[in-house]
Amino acid sequence: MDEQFQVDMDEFLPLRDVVFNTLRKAILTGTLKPGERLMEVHLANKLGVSRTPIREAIRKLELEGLVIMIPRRGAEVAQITEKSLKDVLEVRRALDALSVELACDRITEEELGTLKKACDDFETAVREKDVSVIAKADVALHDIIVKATGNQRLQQLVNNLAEQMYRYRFVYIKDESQHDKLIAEHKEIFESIAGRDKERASRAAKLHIDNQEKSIIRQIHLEIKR
Amino acid sequence: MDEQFQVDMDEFLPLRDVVFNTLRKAILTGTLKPGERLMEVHLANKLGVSRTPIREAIRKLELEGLVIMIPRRGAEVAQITEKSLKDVLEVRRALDALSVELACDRITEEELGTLKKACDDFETAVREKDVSVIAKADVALHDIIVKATGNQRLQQLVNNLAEQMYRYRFVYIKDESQHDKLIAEHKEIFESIAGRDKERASRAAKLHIDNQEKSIIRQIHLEIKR
DNA sequence: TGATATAATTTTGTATACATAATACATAGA
DNA sequence: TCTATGTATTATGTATACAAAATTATATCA
Repeated sequence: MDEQFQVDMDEFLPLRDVVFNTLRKAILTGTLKPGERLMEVHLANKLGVSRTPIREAIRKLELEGLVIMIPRRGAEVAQITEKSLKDVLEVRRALDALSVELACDRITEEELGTLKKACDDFETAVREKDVSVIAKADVALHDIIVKATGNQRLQQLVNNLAEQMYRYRFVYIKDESQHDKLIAEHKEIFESIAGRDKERASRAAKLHIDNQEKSIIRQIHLEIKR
Repeated sequence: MDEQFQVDMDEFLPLRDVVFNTLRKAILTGTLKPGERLMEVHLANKLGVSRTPIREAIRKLELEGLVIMIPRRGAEVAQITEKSLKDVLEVRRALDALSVELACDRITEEELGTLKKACDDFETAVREKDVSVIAKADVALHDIIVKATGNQRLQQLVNNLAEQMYRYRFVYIKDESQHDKLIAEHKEIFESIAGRDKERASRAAKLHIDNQEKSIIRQIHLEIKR
């Protein structure tokens, strides 16, 4: 293959996928707020496309649970309740534990190196206190672990669950009092995987989620009071 | 509300959902075979609707992973490889374990009664050797457990993963030599939940999946040889 | 004034139309 | 015979059209 003629496939991304990604991001980041209606013509005008791609994107959002359909009324952004968040975290806790356990068995030495580097990068990012860099480093680190499981389905599910909480990803990252704890947790996870100690890795991963859950739930309670 | 005007909501089910359910079932049962193309006009004619609902249904199937999209070529039924099945089962094993553990904590006495009955029904079904009745009893039993977790997201994910293997659900049910084992496994799961023994329940649930996996993998190898 | 019926508007659900990319086929040339 | 080019066909991607339901506004009557 001639490198010269390699073209970015994303240029051919159908409109429905562009719309899907756009709406998805808007919902996950909170630009589109829970309860807000997704009206087709309105969105179509706003995004400069026809209703067709909008509708197809909504179908995917529907299946993903990010919007709920009301018959003959259309789609609206799904509410995030404390319960639904806890449900997500409960599942994620189990799947993150599974991920690190599988990673203990299957991670290659090379991947371990990458993981170590990601761990260090995270620490550096935290020390420099740039929230968005920290967030990225955090995602990268966890990505390496699920990829190391070699289980694509698991990868897809974990990523999806993580994204469900995208709105709250800054909550525990912003809290500087927790920074040392975060670094320590990541180190513990890395070391247990490096030592191929499933039991310890599982414990560490669960603890990591538990602590995130605490931050997020605390934040939600604050939001409710406000 | 006047009972007289209660109408089965399914009568108002949009065509896209009818099509979605139809295609979904066709894929999961194997009527639509892996690799088969889903051509819009063809399906539209066959189902007596326009392309629009077909396309919207395909979008959902796409997100569910039952079909894969090839740019400017359309959808085709996703291939099921041994690897992808193992991946699904690996995740399901963890989530089934989570389910029974949560059920240990949260199941009500009433639900326990229902679960006991489902267990007995399953045994009766097995003794009568009607495969489709057995399959239904099996689904019912597992449904009760995930419902008892009170975690809707978990419920949705487990159901989805279970359906991914719908094509193979008869494999381990048909094998009469395994019938006693199946009954025993269900009993073990029930008793450990009734005794609220998480550790034991988790072990039983995992074993249950492991045995199913063995049957299915064996079957796949037979299919390959044929 | 207030309640109710009716008309107008908006919005979804579905069908169709049109443009373009992909594919298949056929034909011409080496 | 094989390749290449051009054309016809098919299928997707997107836009638009139309019908029915839901909502809102308006008007009528007690």
